Amino acid sequence: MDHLTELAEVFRLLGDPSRLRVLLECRKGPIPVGDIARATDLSPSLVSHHLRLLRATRIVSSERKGRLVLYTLSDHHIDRVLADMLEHLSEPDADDEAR
Amino acid sequence: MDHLTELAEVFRLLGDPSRLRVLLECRKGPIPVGDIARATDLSPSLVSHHLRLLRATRIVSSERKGRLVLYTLSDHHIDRVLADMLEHLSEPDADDEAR
DNA sequence: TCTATATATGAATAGGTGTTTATATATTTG
DNA sequence: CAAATATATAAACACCTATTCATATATAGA
Repeated sequence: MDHLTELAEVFRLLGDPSRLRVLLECRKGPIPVGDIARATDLSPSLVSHHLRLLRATRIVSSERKGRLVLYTLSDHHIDRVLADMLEHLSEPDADDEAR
Repeated sequence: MDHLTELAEVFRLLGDPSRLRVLLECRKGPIPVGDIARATDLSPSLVSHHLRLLRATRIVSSERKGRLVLYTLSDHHIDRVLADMLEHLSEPDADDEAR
C-alpha cells in the first residue's frame, strides 16, 4: 500500500458523518464506548464497528478499564486537521467561474 | 446540511485515491484537465468527473483559458490538511492494547 | 457459578459510488 | 462553415460500505 493510498484511506474513514461524530467524541479524552453511543445517539454496536476501523488505522487507541474500554484520539495531527477543516467551513463563499 | 455533515462530505471527497491524486495535481498551480489526466494516468472523463465534485465543494476552482480549463486548489486549509496528513503517515508505529 | 453489564463480532442487506462508454458542448484554426 | 481538440455530461454497472440484528466474549458482583 503506497502512501497516497494510505492517505486516501485515512480521509475515507473521516468521510462518514456517523464515524466522524464518534471521532469527535474521542477528542474529549478517554471515553467509553457506551458514552460515545449515548452522545452520538448511535447504537453501541455501530459505534464499536466504527471504532474498530478507526483503531485499525491508529487514528484512535484504546485501553480497557474494568468493564469499560476507553477510546482516545491517538494522533495530534488529526486534531490539527479537524481544526483546519472546521475553519475551512466557516469561511465566506467565493463563487467560481468558467462553467 | 449541518456543519458536521458538511465536514464529512469534504473528507469523503478526499477519501478516494484517484480523486486525491487529481487534487494533488491541482496543488501545483492552475493546470488543465488534460495535464492532470496524463500525470495521473486517468481518463480525461474520469478526471472531469472528479473535478466536478471537488469544485462543487469549492475545494478547487476553475478558469477557462481558450480551449483549456485550468483548475487550482482554492483553499489554503486543504493545503495544510494535506501536509498534516502526510506528516501523520511518516510517523513511527505505536501499537495499541486492550484487544 | 449465575446474572448483569459492556463491548465486540459476523452475517445480511440496502443504498451509495467510482469507473467506463458513449455522446454532447465549447473553443480554436483552416 | 467544417474539422480538430479539450472538456463536460449522462447512463449503466459492478463493487463497496454503513447499518441493523443476532450472537459472542469479557468483566464485575452476588
